[in-house]
Amino acid sequence: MSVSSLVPMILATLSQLFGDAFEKLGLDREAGIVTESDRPDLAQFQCNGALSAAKAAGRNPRELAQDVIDAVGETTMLEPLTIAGPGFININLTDQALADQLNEVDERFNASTAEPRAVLVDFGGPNVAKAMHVGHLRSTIIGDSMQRMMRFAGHDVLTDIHVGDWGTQMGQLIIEVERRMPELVYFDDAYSGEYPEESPVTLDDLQEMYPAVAARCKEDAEEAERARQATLELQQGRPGYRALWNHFAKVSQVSQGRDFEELGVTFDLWHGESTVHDRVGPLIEGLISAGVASDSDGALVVEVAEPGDTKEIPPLILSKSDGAYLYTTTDVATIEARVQELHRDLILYVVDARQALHFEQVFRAARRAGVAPSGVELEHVGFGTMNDKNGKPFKTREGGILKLKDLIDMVSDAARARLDEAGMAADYEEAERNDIARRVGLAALKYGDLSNHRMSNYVFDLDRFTSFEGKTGPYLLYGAVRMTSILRKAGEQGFEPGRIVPPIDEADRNLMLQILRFPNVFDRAISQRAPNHLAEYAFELVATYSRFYESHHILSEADEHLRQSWLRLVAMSLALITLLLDLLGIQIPERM
RNA sequence: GCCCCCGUAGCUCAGAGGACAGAGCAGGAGCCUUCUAAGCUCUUGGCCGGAGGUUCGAAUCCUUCCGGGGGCGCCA
Repeated sequence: MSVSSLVPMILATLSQLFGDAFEKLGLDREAGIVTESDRPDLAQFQCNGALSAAKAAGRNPRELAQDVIDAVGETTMLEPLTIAGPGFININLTDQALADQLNEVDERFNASTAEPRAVLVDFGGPNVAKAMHVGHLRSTIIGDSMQRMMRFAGHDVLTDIHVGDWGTQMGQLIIEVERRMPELVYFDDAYSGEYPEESPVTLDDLQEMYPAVAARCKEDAEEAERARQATLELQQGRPGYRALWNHFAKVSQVSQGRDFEELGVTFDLWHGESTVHDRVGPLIEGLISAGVASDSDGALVVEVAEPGDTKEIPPLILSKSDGAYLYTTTDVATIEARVQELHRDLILYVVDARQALHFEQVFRAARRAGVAPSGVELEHVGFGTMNDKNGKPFKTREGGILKLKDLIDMVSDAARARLDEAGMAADYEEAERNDIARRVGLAALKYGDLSNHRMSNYVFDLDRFTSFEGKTGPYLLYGAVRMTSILRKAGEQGFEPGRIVPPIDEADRNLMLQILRFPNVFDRAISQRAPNHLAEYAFELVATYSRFYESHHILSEADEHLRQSWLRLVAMSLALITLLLDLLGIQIPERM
């Protein structure tokens, strides 16, 4: 996927220029690809094509590089080209060309793709009866960043939270409620009236019940059998169970909705496994008659192994020997719904990497079943786990699972403490101070996660996350706030941003070059489904800006054109960091 | 047993087949009478897990071994 952007893609322009030169020499124009320099001390950009082309043409690479330079010819855009090492061509823009490029930049940094697709991002995935905990954090913030990137790229995007609400644990909860409160009307087969509107259990009740009943089912075959039976009856529509299950879903959604709101994450669809229940029967019927699904030890399975497999792929179980469905079943049916009803052609699953095999099976089954035609892409965007300092999945000091809400409170409190201790924002209203603390805390949390490559298992160290120094979310907010502040003060003095003039020194030039990198970074981030590239770039942008800020006193600059130019650079930097942080789901306060 | 992911500075992590492998933290030395010091400058620190291979060129691709994590039919 390539980005067509209103930001002039300097690399595309240069690659065109060098591609033409290679072509003129009768060589592959692909060799003309220009990249950012690996050696910023030597050049801004480089072209390595002479090396590979020389090999293919049986020529000396440095001589060929010289031919390419001659073929490019003189241009006002470039400083004289030089050859380095074995045959690298080093490229620098003239300062005038650099300023010209910046003056072409649209501050919305539009990156709309030429080929919009109908995308669905499946992430979040909370389970009924469980409060959101740290385990949901990664799916939520990586998924949210994915949806923001996809939307920014101009795709038609829908998001679905895909709640885990239809599996075995539902039956377990039902039997646990029955065991404790057998008198409830939900368990009375003879009852035929309306069920109460008020839930007999709270989310806290369910949270406490679930581990208890799950443990019992593990040890006691009879209990497990009862839970299986309850799950089956729920799925088959027993009215009392359905009514009780609705309560479970509702109390869970209220709590989880608050957590997502707190994180600033929204979904277009709040669907779940149960949403596609009515599809499952017909789907299975169709698969049986088509010969895709078959019996295996009483269970209904789809064989998904393929001849070229390097590993053993077990068949996908569509329904258990007792007739109950699994999440595999609803996953296949959900693909069908997303294709047939929502007309999606790219479906991303932002789910724990440990489910890779599951998705491999589901995707293959969906292909075999004809549920996902060849034009529909299915992709598992996996991620690693968040561990503690000892490399174990993150737990509280007491060994329990840390609730997401408590985690957010911890980082917000730390930010608030930092605010107080540093004497910052001392004269702001209490409400604003709290808002700042919340944003700083969330920025620390989200940036700390998104700056890691999604596949790595990373260590969550609260002390490190709340130190707020160096490469952290708060550093980025701080940089942005200083940009806002300087623009505000400029406005008060009647100073306005103007046209960019050629840079006067390295700090100036580096900031300009940094801004021009955006389209390439975005392209890489979205095509690799890797928000960490944006996170890294956001840090580099602010760091480059900070050096610029330290070395130029903008508001006291006497040269009006230079001052206007610098103010424009500040405004562009602010627009860009705001965009980058928005793509990461991070909000910037007005001041801090 | 088979398969997947990960081994990069003391710590936490980036890294796009290319030039001397980067950042943050921690350690050391500095910078606030001017636009927010949650900042900036300088500095110490590496056989990119080991060994082979492909390539003009490998942290990156291939093979193999070692270490860590994970997954493998009726849980999600």
